[in-house]
Amino acid sequence: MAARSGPPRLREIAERLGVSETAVSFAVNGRPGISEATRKRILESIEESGWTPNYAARALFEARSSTVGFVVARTAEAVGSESFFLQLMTGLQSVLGASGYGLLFQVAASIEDELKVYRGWRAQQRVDGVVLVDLRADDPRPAELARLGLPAVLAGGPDPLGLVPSVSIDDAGAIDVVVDHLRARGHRRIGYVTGDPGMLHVGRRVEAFRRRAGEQDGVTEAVVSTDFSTGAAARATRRLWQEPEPPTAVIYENEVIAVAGVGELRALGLSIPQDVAVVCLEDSLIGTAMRPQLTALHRDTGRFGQDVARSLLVVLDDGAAPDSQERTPELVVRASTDADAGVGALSTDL
Amino acid sequence: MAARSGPPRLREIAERLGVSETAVSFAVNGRPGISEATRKRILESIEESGWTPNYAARALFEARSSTVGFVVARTAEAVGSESFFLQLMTGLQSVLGASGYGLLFQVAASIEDELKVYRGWRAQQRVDGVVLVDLRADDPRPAELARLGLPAVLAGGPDPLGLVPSVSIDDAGAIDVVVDHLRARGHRRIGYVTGDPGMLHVGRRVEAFRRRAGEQDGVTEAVVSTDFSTGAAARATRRLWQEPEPPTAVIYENEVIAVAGVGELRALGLSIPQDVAVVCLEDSLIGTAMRPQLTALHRDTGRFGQDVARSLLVVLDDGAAPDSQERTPELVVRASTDADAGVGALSTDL
DNA sequence: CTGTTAGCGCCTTCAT
DNA sequence: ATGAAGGCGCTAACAG
Repeated sequence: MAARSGPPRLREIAERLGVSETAVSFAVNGRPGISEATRKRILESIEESGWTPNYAARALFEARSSTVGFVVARTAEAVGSESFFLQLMTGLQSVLGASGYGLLFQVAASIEDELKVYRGWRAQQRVDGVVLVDLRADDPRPAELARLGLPAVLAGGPDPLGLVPSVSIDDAGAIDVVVDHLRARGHRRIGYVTGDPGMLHVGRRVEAFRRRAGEQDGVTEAVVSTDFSTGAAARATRRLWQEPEPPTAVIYENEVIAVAGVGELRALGLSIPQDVAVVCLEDSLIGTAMRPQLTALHRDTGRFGQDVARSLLVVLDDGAAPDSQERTPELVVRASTDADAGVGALSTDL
Repeated sequence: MAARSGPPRLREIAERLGVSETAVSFAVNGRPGISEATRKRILESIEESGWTPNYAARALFEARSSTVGFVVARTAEAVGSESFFLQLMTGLQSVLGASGYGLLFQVAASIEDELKVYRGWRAQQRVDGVVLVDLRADDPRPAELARLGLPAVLAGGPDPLGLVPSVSIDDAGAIDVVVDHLRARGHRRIGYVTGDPGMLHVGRRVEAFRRRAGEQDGVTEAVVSTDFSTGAAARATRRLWQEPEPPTAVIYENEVIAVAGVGELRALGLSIPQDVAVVCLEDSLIGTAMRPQLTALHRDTGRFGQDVARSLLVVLDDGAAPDSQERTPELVVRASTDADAGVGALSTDL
């Protein structure tokens, strides 16, 4: 075992160059107090040795961790949108990384555990802020984060209590686009197989769906909730067809339950889109790979993550940030609502 | 602005209790040198105030970050198995977290960038070790990690050069199970639509496939590679049917290209499993939600992550760890290879 | 059994 | 323009 392995210390490069540690520190942090000549000499040496300030030492001195935390409460329903999470994290990290922040990932078994994680991070000063997702009705997290003084941004807002700044999706506008599209295709009876209604964004969508359908002359709606599981999605689909007047179009909350629903529709002997049209509220590779391809709401989740990260950086700098809103997701019309659409789409990957 | 917000300091709780900082430190770290009475008094006070050692200070003193890094080189092909990554990370974190480690997530645009991330982490001492995935032919990462002295474990090995300990999947054994299953079902011409052949695990599987098919009397094989994109998967599928004797069974590397391939098979007017059987080498919710459900190799990716994490903890403690191997993935027979299978499977979520 | 002291690696006043 | 000194919060040698 070597006595001390690892990267060099600032003191070592100072000694090697015969200057003081202060000089090196000044050179690194670009502040006045040393001659241009020595500054250059120092920077060259640092460049060559690949030295970088020790993370812990710097964090200790600056009293900040340059790290953002992200907790996923890994309950059953979260399984539904797995690709969403990874894309979100990718977007987050790309912006955070460019500003020198790392992204600390943590899983929690429940909201209660998630709160414990926040308390622990706060007590240790392990993160400077966190990104919050999947807000539910009466969610305790915003209040706890506010109490802890832990900066946060809600990805997918707004927070009903306004305790946490948010970057939100225009759920209502997106639903309007979907309903209008189906209405224009002649559909009057529309079913909606939702995800967990306890999640606020699901609730907002359901509300918007009911409102828009009500506004549209002669459109009737039927909403069936699921817990995001494929079994529940299949059962919900069957239930819609137990009504005296089944729908002619069905909306599914995400791609996983859409695939399950489509399987069930086929088992019921229905063809898509001739007998029933299908819209998915989440676009995905799977939706474009299957046949028929799914008409879907498309949003750029990576970009969403970037915007959330930018918002969090503002909070970290200024202590607060305005709520913001993403562009309304676009409806990508494919064969599941329009037999003529998406013919050449095979060659286009998502 | 408060002069100093944030959690209390050790010194403060020491003062409040009228004991020395050392006493508090001893109590916290459970070492001898203080009376049971004061120890108890201190621990109670700490419990009540929610104090936890400052992360940066502890990391500085201990000269370790209690953090593990995970880089995903976000190239196009990585898209294929998104659910794999999140499940892997979940497994990793559950074990690492229990040992007080955090998981730092980073995206990189290329292998070169990934190397830069490792160098940066090493120079800053920001992570104690890393988890490596998706090893390719002539991959520079194991050698660089060894050079940096950055502890690592390869998830999905082995490393051909043996520079990095690994937890590996029994790719050959898994392929044997698949080929044997198809052979037993009477298939003599088997096609295999692979992922990126530059990835070592893909190469191992292809090799095993060719070997096993060769061993089986009268079985002919056809391998077509893709870059994991859905367009390439569809084209590869079509190509198999341009041969004079198309296969009667097709194996797909993962669920995304399987879905694309199934769509293409349908477009070719083939029914599954009557005209062609389909096996997917990656089990997923999608494969069980679609119709017919996909016969697939099932492995517990979360558990895989846990095993990788345990292996890394051993490396971190002992400086090295033996290579290990996961249980051979199980073949879950469903309707895509057996019309009678998986009938009641609708009620079972993955 | 307690308290004093020094140091982890870095940054930044303050003298020189 | 440079060097010495002190502190960020914690821990572990030391004396007492």
